[in-house]
Amino acid sequence: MPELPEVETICCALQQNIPGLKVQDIRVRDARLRWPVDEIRLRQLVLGQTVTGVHRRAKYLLIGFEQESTLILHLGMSGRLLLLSDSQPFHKHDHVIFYFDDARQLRFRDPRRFGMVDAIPPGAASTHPRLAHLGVEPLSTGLSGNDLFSRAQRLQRPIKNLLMDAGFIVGVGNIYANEALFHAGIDPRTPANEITLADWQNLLARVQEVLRDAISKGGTTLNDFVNSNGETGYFQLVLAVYGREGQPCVRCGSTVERIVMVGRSTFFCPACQSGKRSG
DNA sequence: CGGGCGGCCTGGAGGC
DNA sequence: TGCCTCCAGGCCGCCC
Repeated sequence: MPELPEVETICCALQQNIPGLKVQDIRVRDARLRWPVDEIRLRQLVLGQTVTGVHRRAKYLLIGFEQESTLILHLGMSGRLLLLSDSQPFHKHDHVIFYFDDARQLRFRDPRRFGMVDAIPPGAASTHPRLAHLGVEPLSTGLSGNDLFSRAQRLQRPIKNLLMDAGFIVGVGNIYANEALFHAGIDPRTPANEITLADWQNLLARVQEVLRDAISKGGTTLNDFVNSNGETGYFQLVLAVYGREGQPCVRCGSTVERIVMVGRSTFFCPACQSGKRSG
């Protein structure tokens, strides 16, 4: 399940590999992704264009072209991007293929089809429906705990739900929300507007820490091709609470608990994350 | 408008 | 062993 660290790793790998390549052909083998793939638009905006750069926004990959059009991709939860030679046989779930002018191709493979692929006309990236309402990047240098503290003042929802809200802050998936809250010693159920400034500063630092740690580990799994797998990166990650229901807390030995919040598994140590809850 | 929730989708795990 | 159910997950759109 590609989260922000995996997408960042893929972004870096693509940036090192595909600028300067021209898209010679596009093939859509299955258009049924999260949104139907608009092959006509892909061809209109991307065909014959040369890649100039690759960027990441939230968990979206943005591939820029010479004429200022942009290819936007999301890997959903099972998506992979593969940079392969043209001779490689198709996999059952290879849905969209971009053929480059060097006999290689970028393949979008996504068994569960939660991902998306679209093309954006020049100048329209900021208004694209997938990008227009995104919150702040957790790793942006200008971001401070004070910013988040201020924005949370009127929000009563549990802090964990807010952390996972892409309109508030992007790229913090379920695993990293759980881990960051544990390391910050904050109960995931704490109303967001009850988090102190000091706790926000600590929490942001812990979010950045778990993301950076995962990025550094993901980077080591990159091999000969653009490997969006990320799975091996996950195995290297030491998860303190996620998936550890019933096991002893790595910090205090108390039993890790699991609850469900907004339909998502939530793991925490009731002793280390006691916080200041009134409930 | 804040915010919870259903649904999309398929492979893997667990139960019988 | 096979079948059946359940679960995971990001994110949009619906609804209160």
